[in-house]
This record gives sequence, structure tokens and C-alpha cells, in this order.
Amino acid sequence: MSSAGHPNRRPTIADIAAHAGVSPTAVSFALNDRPGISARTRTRILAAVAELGWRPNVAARALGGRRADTVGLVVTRPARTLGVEPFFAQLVSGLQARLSADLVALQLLVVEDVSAELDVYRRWAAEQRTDGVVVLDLERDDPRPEELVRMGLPAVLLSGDGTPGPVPSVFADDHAAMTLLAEHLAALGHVHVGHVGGVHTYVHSARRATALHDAGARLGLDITTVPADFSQDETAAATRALLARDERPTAIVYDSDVAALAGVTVLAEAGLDLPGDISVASFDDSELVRLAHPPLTAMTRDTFDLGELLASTMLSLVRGEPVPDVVDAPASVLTVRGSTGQVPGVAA
Amino acid sequence: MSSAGHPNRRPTIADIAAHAGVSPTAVSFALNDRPGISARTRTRILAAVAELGWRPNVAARALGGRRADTVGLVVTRPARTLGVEPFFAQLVSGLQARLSADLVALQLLVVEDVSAELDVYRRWAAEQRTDGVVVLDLERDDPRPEELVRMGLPAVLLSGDGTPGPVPSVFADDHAAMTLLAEHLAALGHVHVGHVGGVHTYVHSARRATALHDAGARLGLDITTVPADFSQDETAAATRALLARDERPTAIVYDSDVAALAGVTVLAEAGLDLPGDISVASFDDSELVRLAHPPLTAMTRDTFDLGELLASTMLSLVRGEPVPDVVDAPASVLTVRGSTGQVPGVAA
DNA sequence: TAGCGGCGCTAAAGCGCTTTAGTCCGCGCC
DNA sequence: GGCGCGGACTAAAGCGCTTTAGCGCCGCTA
Repeated sequence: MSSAGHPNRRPTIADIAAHAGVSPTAVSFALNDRPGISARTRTRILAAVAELGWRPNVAARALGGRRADTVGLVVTRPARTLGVEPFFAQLVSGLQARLSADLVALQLLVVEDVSAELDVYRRWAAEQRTDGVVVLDLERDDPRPEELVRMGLPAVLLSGDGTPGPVPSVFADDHAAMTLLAEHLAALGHVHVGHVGGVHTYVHSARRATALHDAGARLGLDITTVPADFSQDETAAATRALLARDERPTAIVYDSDVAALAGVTVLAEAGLDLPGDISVASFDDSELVRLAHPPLTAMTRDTFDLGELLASTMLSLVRGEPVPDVVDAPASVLTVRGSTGQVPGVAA
Repeated sequence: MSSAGHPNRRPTIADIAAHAGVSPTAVSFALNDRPGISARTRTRILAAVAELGWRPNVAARALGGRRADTVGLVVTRPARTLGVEPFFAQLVSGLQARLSADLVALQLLVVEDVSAELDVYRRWAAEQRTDGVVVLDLERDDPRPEELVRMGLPAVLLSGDGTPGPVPSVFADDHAAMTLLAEHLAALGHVHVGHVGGVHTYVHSARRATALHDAGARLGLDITTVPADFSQDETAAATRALLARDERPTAIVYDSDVAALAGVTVLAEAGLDLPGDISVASFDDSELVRLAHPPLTAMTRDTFDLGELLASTMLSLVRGEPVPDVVDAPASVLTVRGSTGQVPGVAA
């Protein structure tokens, strides 16, 4: 409501300098908490900032100071299939919540393959658009970490294998989680266990399969893994393949919530009752698995928190604070619901 | 590999000017397709650009030229519930696909309420972080359009009521879509129809309810709308309330795919068979509704395309091209699946 | 043949901030 | 009493781009 003097122009640092009767340099120093400004002057400056409603122009700051206050996330997925799983949205929510607390923006891009993803990183690095990027879905022999180091773009990986690499990572221990799930099924007496796995080139998918087979060997389970991508068709086909085996599994583990739901549909069509005839567990938990009937046993992990942890790590990294090579994410916990039960044919 | 001369610094416009033997101004003009540069010089400059691998520094460009090449999206939702519905991710995918084709970035933020959303807009406007914003979930007497105009931040709305307002909108005609759905149910002989509606303060939710009741009046249907937010609990409660009515509905319409799934679970628990005992239709279509058993009849609309349309409109707007007050989105079509059938008690 | 307009190009300023290199002043010290 | 020093602050340059003003030249007209 009514500002004196200048036309309707955003106040700049020069305006607040004039208003406080100091030089622009002093204002910049005061705003950035640098020494060389007396307490009195500093408060006077901050008062002027508040009074005029000044906000930094990010472009100018980025040009002068070298920080874009923006973090990027490139998701490599067929664009139209994105969003069926709640995982992404949850992760993005968490990332964004932590970043925006520090007034850092999150920039999002969806591409079709890893090479396009690398192109985006190159472009962002060249344009100095982002201070760093979060990398998902690490693959075996993934070129991205090295490339990112080469182009000098700070990055944080989600997962990987928990060993130090060229860039820091946040490690969600899928191996441990899958082990818990295997132990749950073994405790219920299951021996023949099917596993509808994810995309096998992903490190985390591979680790899950390995964990299940390791635990199986230890606990005397007979594990059969059938890979499937994220589509319902493949998941349904994989489920049917498992049902068609000579030694039909008495329990099936799905790598994701959506896959589990798709699987349950196939089981229902086959006239199988849960958990009377067959048990089902999902590796990912979400609202969705509670929509199944009965609701599904799942490994629960707070994806939102995971996003926040990634963001915190990223913020430390771009600020040049020390960051551990591997940050451990909170462990998943087993949430038993109605879809897993005693193996059929055994008295309760 | 090995670049002569300078240390490992990104090439600037000055570098390519030197390389092409012209002034920086000429380079800028050539890059921006402005007249006053001969074809020969222009190609020479572009060759230098390609050779040196130059990319514009977005910060510098934004500072000089006033364009951030970034569009913002603020989603007002409880952060942890975001992502259960595929709608958002699909919309974001579409938005982003169109924007990134023009090398414009999408910036994303999730906030808890509209007042926080307005704060973000104010901040973004002050920081000149975004060229414009996309606004979702318009409410009755929504303060956002006027405020955005006031702060001079270009914006495009999704939906609204299809009438011109202070800012351009992309209009997805929920009224027409809901009418089609009502006609489908009427044709199957249903009279008592339940409706589990969304958040009634949203303009689009209200329009859907109105459409259903209008069509009901015309077609002789008895419509009962029960509002429910996006939670499973409310949806389940609303479904039970409908089932408990004296005149139990023979068909239920859900405002979203996830709500429909939650409803189907309740119906299954009540021992009702689809579509033998009761028909179910979802207003939103997605992969998820095919996970139900039987798959659900739904109004299908390409949310990805809708995102692209929003993005195109936004791009035109920030470029100062003429934009219609209301852009019509493609109409939804009815996708009949197994969940809707003849009203019970009527011979097929 | 002088005048004029347009084309192709350049010099220089400016966007809003950060940072470097001072300047100035008061104080303690030998 | 001169010197050095550190604290408080400023002038000015610079970040990489866009834009405005303007210059020189050529061809055309009167």
C-alpha cells in the first residue's frame, strides 16, 4: 500500500543501502553474515530490508556468487508410466520439503533413458542451473557417477550398494529388508517362495533378489525369481508363470506395491484365496497395499523421510560441509497384514 | 579432450566472439535471431558456438534479459498424502515434457495450505525465480488469481468453471464428463445412484456434483452425494453410509481412481459382487482402476496431455503471445469395463 | 555531388549482486 | 610521538548476458 519515491520497481540492494545510509557492500556483508559490520549498522540494515520488503534476485546472486539455490532431479522412466507408484511422489515431496526449508528450489525432469539423463546433466552444468543433482535407480556399471564427477556437478545417489563410490550416497539397505521378509515367510512355514522382481539391471533390484536367495539358502527356502518391469502385463505374466510351476509357490513376494496389487488380481482370477491358498507380500509399502483385500503385508519405509535425508545430504554437499561417503537411511520394518499366513496344509 | 589456451573454464559469449572474430554483441544477436547480422557472419558464429560447446548461463541471461526460463508449480496438499493418486505425477510429467522441449525448467513445491502457497508465489515473484506459475485445484472465491495478477506473476489455471477470469485457464469440462457417466448408468437402468465426492470447496468437485444432480433430474435418477476427502477412511465411511441408506444405491460413482479402489474394498467386505449386486464407476481413469477385480468403468482423460496443454499455454503466455482466456482441454471419454452392468433385478 | 537511409556491425552501459582492494580512523605500543 | 594494526566501512570491478546508441559504409535519390 503506497510506497514513496520510486515507481513500482522491486527494491534492490542499492535501495536498501540508500535507505540505511550505507554502501551496497555493507548491505551485502550484513545479509551474508560476514564480519566487518558493527552490530548497530547490521540491525539498521536488516530493518531497512524488512521495511522495503527486499528479497534477493536469484539470478543476480547466482551470477555474482556462484550458487543457483536449485537442486535438480532427473527421473529416467517412460513418462506416461510415471506416477503409478506412489514412491516417486513421496520421495519428491520429502526432497522438496527439506530443500524449501532452506529456500532451495527443486527442479524436475523426466527423460526416457540414461543417455538423455546425462545430456540433461551436461546442460544443467553448462547453464549453471543447478547446484547439484540427486541420482536415482543406480544400475550396474552405471556411468553416471563418474560422468558427474567429470563434469563437476555435485551429486548424491540414492542407494547403490552401500560402499563408498565417486559420489556420496544415501543407502537404503534393501538386502537387510528383504532378509526380514524372507524370515517372516520362513517362520510361517513357507518353503516354495516366488519372487516377482523388478528391472534386473537396477542395483537395488539385484540386491533384493540376492538377499532373498541368500536368506533362502540359509533358511532352507526354495526361491524362484521372475523378473518383470513395472508394467501390469509383465507382472501378471510373471505371476502366472509362478503359478504354473510344478512346485507351485505358497507365497509370492513382489518388488513393489503396484506390482503386488497387479499380482493379487491375477491370483483372485485364478480363484486363490489370500492367505488361505497363497500368501503375498510387497516389498514396498504405501496407501495402495491397504486397498487390497486383505491388505498386504509389506516392508515399510518412510519414503518421505528418505527424500528429506537425500536433500539434507545434498545441501551439506553444495555448501562444502563434510559429507560421509555413505549415509545410512533408517531401516525398513516389517508390517504384517492379512495377506501372509501359515503355509497351506499346516494346522494353525 | 585438451582445449587450447584458457584453463578449464566454461566458454562465454566473449570467447566465441573472439573465436569468430566479431563482437559479443554480434554473437548475442546471432544467438537470438535478431536482424542486423549477415547470413555469413551468423553461420560463422553458430559454428564457433558449436565448436566451443557454448551454452548460455541462465543466471546471466535472466539478469540481463528478464527471463528465468523456469515455470513453477505449487501443490497444496498434505505432503505425505501426495502421490497416492497418479494424477499429479501424470500431470507433472506432461507439464515437464512440454516445458523441457523448450529448455524451460519446472520447479516444484508442496505446501500445506493456500496461504503458504501465496507466500511462495510472492517469494518467487520477488526473487524473479520463475516466469510464471501453474495453479491447480481452484476453490470457490479463490484469492489466488487476483493476487497473482496483483503481484505481476503470470499464471495459468487448471479448470475453473470455463468462464474468463483474471488469468487464463485450461478448462477440462468435468460437467460434460460427469453427464456422460450419468447417462451410462441411466442406460443400464440404474435409478438410485450414490456419489462419493471430493473436497467440496474445490470448484471442480462442486461442478461434478452439480453435473450429476442436473443429469439426474433430467434422466429421473435419484442421486445422493456424500463428500469425502482423499483419505481411504473417509471414502470407506462414505461408502458405508451409502450402503446403509433405506434405498440402497445400485451404482456408486467415485470422484477419483484411488477412492474407487478404496470403495471397492468396502463393497467386497460387505459381500457385494461387482457388477451383479452393485455397479461402480470412477471419475478418474488410470492404471490403478485396472487393478480392481473386475476392472472399473471410468471417465478417461489423458492427464499427461493435459499437462502438456497447460505447459503450452504457459509458454505462450510468458512469451507475450496471445492466449485465449479459456483453453478447452480434450473431452473425457467413457471407458466401460466390467464394474458397471444392468441394474440388479432386471433381466439382461 | 551532396544528402539520406539502411545494413552490418561495435562500444559501452546496465541488470543486481558479490568480492577484492582499498581508505580512514582510533588505539595501543615502543 | 611515530608507527603499526585492526575494525568499520566504501569504491569499484566483475559475473555473462542483453540492449541501446551510434559508427562507417554503400547505394540510391534529387
